[in-house]
Amino acid sequence: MAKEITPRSEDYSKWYLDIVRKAGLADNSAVRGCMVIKPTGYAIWEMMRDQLDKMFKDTGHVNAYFPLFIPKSFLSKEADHVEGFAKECAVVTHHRLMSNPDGSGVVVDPSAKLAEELIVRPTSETIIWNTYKDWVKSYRDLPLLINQWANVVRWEMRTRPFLRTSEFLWQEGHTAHATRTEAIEEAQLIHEVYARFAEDYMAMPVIKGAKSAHERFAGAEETYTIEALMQDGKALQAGTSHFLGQNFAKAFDVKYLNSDNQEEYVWATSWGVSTRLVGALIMTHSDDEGLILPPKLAPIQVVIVPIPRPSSDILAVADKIKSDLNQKGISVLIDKDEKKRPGFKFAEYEMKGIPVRIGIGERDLAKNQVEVARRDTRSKESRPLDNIAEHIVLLLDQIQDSLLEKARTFRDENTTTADDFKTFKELINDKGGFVSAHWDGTTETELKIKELTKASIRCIPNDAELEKGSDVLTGSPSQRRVLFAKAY
RNA sequence: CGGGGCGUAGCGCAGUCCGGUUAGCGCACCUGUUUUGGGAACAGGGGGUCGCAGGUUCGAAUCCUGCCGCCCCGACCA
Repeated sequence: MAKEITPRSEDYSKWYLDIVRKAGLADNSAVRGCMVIKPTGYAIWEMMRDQLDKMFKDTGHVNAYFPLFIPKSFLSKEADHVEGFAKECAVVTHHRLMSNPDGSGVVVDPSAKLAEELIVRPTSETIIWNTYKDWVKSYRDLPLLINQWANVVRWEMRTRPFLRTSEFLWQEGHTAHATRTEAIEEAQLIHEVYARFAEDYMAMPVIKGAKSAHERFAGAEETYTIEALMQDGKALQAGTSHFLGQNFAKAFDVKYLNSDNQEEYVWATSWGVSTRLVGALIMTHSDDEGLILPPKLAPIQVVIVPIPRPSSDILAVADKIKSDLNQKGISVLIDKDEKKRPGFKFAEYEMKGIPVRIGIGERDLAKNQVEVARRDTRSKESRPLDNIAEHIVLLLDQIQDSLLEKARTFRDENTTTADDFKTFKELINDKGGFVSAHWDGTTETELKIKELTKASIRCIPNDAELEKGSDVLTGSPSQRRVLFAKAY
């Protein structure tokens, strides 16, 4: 077949790239490390964006937009932050081109050198906190609950479509609060929003937890993360929410007067999810036949395929079904292409992950029925034409639930426990997945384990029970188990 | 940035070792005919600075040098 996908069992990375390309989600671009997000891929991101945007607004946040460029000096104001990002920044040094004196195209005009270089934002804490300095004077100005949808650039060594690209799309929330408690609650609230989005919309179960000091965001006092498990047994950090303490307030001198007329530094959070979620979505559900999308994030939820080809009878029925479904908020595509045969279309829509396919042929119509096929299970059945729209609505819900359930079962089956280092290493290397083990809490041990097994601490789960134990490597006392895994 | 592999049509590849007419094949694309309930068949057709730049040669996809890009594995990272 023309569009054969490399099976997961043969080469997982190649499988992933095949899905991205053959489902028409993204292409490589002329720019190293940057992808072109194609309409189908972008539509998925739009669905995610719209839903998240609604959730942010429902929790009191508003959108704003800050510049793409950050003066170089801003980056150096928060020590940990610059340490974390400096190595991977794109830098603008000039503002003009000129014709090459030798006549071959254009060159940078050396006389157009910027007095201060501009950094293409890798994240916007610094430019935003520099702005908040002017916006916050009084406790009455707080909290500031602002989000921006933007692109950022991180000059990564190795890139993969959606999972890691030099430029990516994301949202970044940056909030300012009067108290430490309020800021921590904000970071936790968003942490919950992310987890709810992952599970309810992406049908992707996640572990909620806190990052170890070593894995924390550069400049944060606490990083809350949602961690998902991909089908190859590697973990993927899907969304982080940071409690930044007063680090940025102090670096950018953002103070407010409290009700007692005392000057205080404000407390901060920042949080983000990116187009990486599209990659997570692919790797959570898809199979060797192509993309599988959860109905709630499928730009097209139902495709109707006339069999063997469109006729006026069939199209009349298809149009009716479409309009019934549209009224119920379901998006529907009727494939009216007369040239391609049904078998081709079936394979094509399976590749593209459309959750439900309705086949309508003369034989079906004679029996007053249609053929309904599920993408996730690849099962199909004949259904009476009466009340078909109601049935599809239920079916889509069922598919959404079943995808989550399947992913959860996989995650649970690939979450194990280790109490000695030999077992730990075997689990990490042979089985993969999350391994729950005791950790003595030191970065030194964390790094040693990573060096020996390539597994990192994905998170200290929120629901980790206090349990006396000893570190899986060093044997030092430990209070609770943490989750280890190899990660993307 | 280190190790490995690879750059020939939109995609996948052969040809490169051993230089020699007009650079091939499959898929995709266009036209037509016959087809059409799980990726149709036939016929005709379009599409290439052989990654880029130098060099060797009567002659370079093929040999030499340099560069660039992509993929995989590491280190770094959302």
